[in-house]
Amino acid sequence: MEKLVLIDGHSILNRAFYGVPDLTNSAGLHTNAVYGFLNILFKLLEEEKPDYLTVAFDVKEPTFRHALYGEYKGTRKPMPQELLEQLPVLKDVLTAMGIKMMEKPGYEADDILGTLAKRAEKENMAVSLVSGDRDLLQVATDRIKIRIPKTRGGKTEIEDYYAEDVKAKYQVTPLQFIDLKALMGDTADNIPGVPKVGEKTATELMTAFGSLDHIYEHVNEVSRKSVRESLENNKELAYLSQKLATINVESPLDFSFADARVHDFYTEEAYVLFKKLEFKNYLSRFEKGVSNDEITGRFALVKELSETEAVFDEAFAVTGGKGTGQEQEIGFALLRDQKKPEDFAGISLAFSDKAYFIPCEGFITEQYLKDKMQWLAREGRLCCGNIKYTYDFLESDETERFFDVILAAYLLNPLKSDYTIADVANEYLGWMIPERAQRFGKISLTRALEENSREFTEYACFLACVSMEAAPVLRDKLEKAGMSSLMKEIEMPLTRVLYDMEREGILVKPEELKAYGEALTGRINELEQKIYEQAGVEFNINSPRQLGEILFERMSLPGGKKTKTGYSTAADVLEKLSEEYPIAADVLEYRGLAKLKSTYAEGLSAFIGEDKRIHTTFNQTITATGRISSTDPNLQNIPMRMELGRKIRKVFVPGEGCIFTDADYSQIELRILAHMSEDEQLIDAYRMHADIHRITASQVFHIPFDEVTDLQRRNAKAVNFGIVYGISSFGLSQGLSITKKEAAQYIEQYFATYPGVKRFLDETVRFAREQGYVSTLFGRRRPIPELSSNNFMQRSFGERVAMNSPIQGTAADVIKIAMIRVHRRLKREQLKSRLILQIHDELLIETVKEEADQVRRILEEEMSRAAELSVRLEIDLHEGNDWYEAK
DNA sequence: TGCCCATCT
DNA sequence: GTGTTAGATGGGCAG
Repeated sequence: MEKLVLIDGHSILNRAFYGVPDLTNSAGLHTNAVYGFLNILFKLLEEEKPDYLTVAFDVKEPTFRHALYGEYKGTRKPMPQELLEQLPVLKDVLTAMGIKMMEKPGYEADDILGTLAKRAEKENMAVSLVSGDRDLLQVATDRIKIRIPKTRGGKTEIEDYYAEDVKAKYQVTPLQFIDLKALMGDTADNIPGVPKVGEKTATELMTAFGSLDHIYEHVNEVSRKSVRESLENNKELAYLSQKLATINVESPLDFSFADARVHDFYTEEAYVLFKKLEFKNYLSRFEKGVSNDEITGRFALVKELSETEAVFDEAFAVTGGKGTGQEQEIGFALLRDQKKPEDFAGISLAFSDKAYFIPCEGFITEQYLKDKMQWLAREGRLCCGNIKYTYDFLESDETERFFDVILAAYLLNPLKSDYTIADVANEYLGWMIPERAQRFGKISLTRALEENSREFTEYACFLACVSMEAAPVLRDKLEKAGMSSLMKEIEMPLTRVLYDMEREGILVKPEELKAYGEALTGRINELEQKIYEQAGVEFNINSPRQLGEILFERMSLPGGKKTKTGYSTAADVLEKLSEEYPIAADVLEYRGLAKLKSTYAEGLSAFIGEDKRIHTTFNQTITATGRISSTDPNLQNIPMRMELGRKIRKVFVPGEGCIFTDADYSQIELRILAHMSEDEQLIDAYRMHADIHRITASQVFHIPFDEVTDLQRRNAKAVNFGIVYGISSFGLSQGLSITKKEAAQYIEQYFATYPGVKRFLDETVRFAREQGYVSTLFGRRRPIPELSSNNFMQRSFGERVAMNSPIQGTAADVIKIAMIRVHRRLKREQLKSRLILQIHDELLIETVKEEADQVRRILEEEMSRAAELSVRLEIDLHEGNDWYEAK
């Protein structure tokens, strides 16, 4: 059966614009939406292999819908300038590729798409209609599939709807979907007064009555009074809305399928245009002869033990034999679910232009595969994605011969929200390969293998093959960006440290955590009653919206609006009201306690393992600046500031015969600022070896050191922090409750005192504007696309980011180095004490009591020597029998 | 899902 | 004159 793919041009461009981070070519042209559009287009071509392809666009002229309703503004939202300018670019690209486009005055893209879909169906074709808009669901049949892509952080997933899927999800047929939309009024939401029943009510009405006509015929039977009245009052509008929502599937179009036939889109003309747009990742598509078929032709499924042995022997031969200088790098992948390790299907290996998938079954047991991999890992060069999750398999504690392609991709672009092998294949090799979920859906790996071993083999081999092929490309790019040693010396060794930390975990006392939670409940209930009393009504205190209405409308407290969705009930607002209105203070206390109970008492309990320990996950590829993050649970935000919250730390305890040793860097970011800016005053201040905030106060406010008041010190401290974050005078004034003018003066005086700091910050922003990125002392880069934005807010944000990232990022580099060194020392000196947590500038060690002196010395030495700066890196050390004591 | 609010460095 | 302090995670609500 022939297949037609139809694309809703505007809506997909729109989706792509919001889904892909800002991109600009050297000519200053925004290109992210076009880039994202092409990403979706290529994916569709690969997946669908259509015979015909057409992209439809809206036109500016009024449509028949405007004739129905004068005020009709179209179903599209207005586009921002950055998007608008990309529309002609997209059309140029499609023209260059020879892709059929359709538009017709008087009709919207939806009408064109609907009409073509129906025509194709009559010609016995299968149709895929791709749009970001759910309006098109009304044309779904068992042969017309509506595809709705979702692009997030460069990754695309597509929801598919045949008629039955529409029914399954919305409980209405595609045609009833029109009436559903009419009831909800969102097709014509610029018409005032359309009956706005919610989706739930609309669905109920539709399932009960079947159509808009039936609803009105039996409107008396609608039980809820408010709904009935709304329907009665807005009958005409509902019908108008229905007409507007109906897609004209019989639009008079001059269209011939022959013009839309799929051909080779990789034309010379398109190549030139792609170069101009700087779509480097797409250029490889124009190199003829590299198709997935050629790659997959070299993939093999290996099931026999003898074959398996041969594959491993050959692998060992090409990668082992230390010192020849000819060792090949072997790509590998564990076909194992990261969250459910029992879902293990086998491993894949790629070397010498070939790739093999070895399923785990029969004689080939998990242990067998482990042994073989460990044999390879002892001498061989291995590369893969997310290597941290393979260390239980490899059991090798050296990382020099290993290479993690996902980690490399993160260093090359730390702004993406997630990284997959498919992304790496796409971005660095120009290969389009489907993600796991696209191939197999949400079933387990072992089940996917059972169901389709051929497809699974291809998937598995691709993982290994992409790693093998991409590793040299990534290495080369890292080298060119000056990040080779960052990768080799810091990030790769750290993977092993993090693995050990996760595996060790931290011991908690479950009963005490439970008791802590229960102790909160009493006070929470008490506050709840008190708040209800004062409000004179019971409501959901956890709902900012309800709370806002109660406080500012019902009780008419002063302080009015702030957020988009209603009144702000944020802590700073409530604090101002606390003095005069006790309810505000009570809400604040309630909120704090509710947080402790839900996130910490209950949240943490859920993560306590059978070993009574919590094993967090440290993520190395999340933050834009190079920090690591902690999830499931987050152990980097355990309360500290407030005494009650801080007590939670008492439930975190060292194991039998151990104590905690906690070491944190003293003002590491300010010290890094001193070093990077080379400001002599600031460097001298640190050489004075005294309270830095007090010195700052003394120098900035021209007061003798001994006469600095606490308030002055506090102000100086706020300025110090502010400088690191790129604060404005407004921000500082808010933080210190002073006027904007005074705050501006502080900042001015600060820069006068430390002119080197000002010079450094200005220079960093200038560099970032020119180069598009900033770097840390160790070469880590952060791109800052916001700096070229036309939007003032975005640009200002970019400037603050430019000032902060080198500092925060360097601090992240330094503690990573310290972690690697501490970890290595503990191992080298054969200590049983273990590094278990990192909290940005702090390391926590579970210390065997007898080793306490040694551990203190190791922390002190390795942390302070982690970087050679022009100021000392000082460490604060604490010991204790729980985390509370050790801070 | 996006928003608001809490927590940390 | 814009809106106004960097980087995170998680719970709970509302549409």
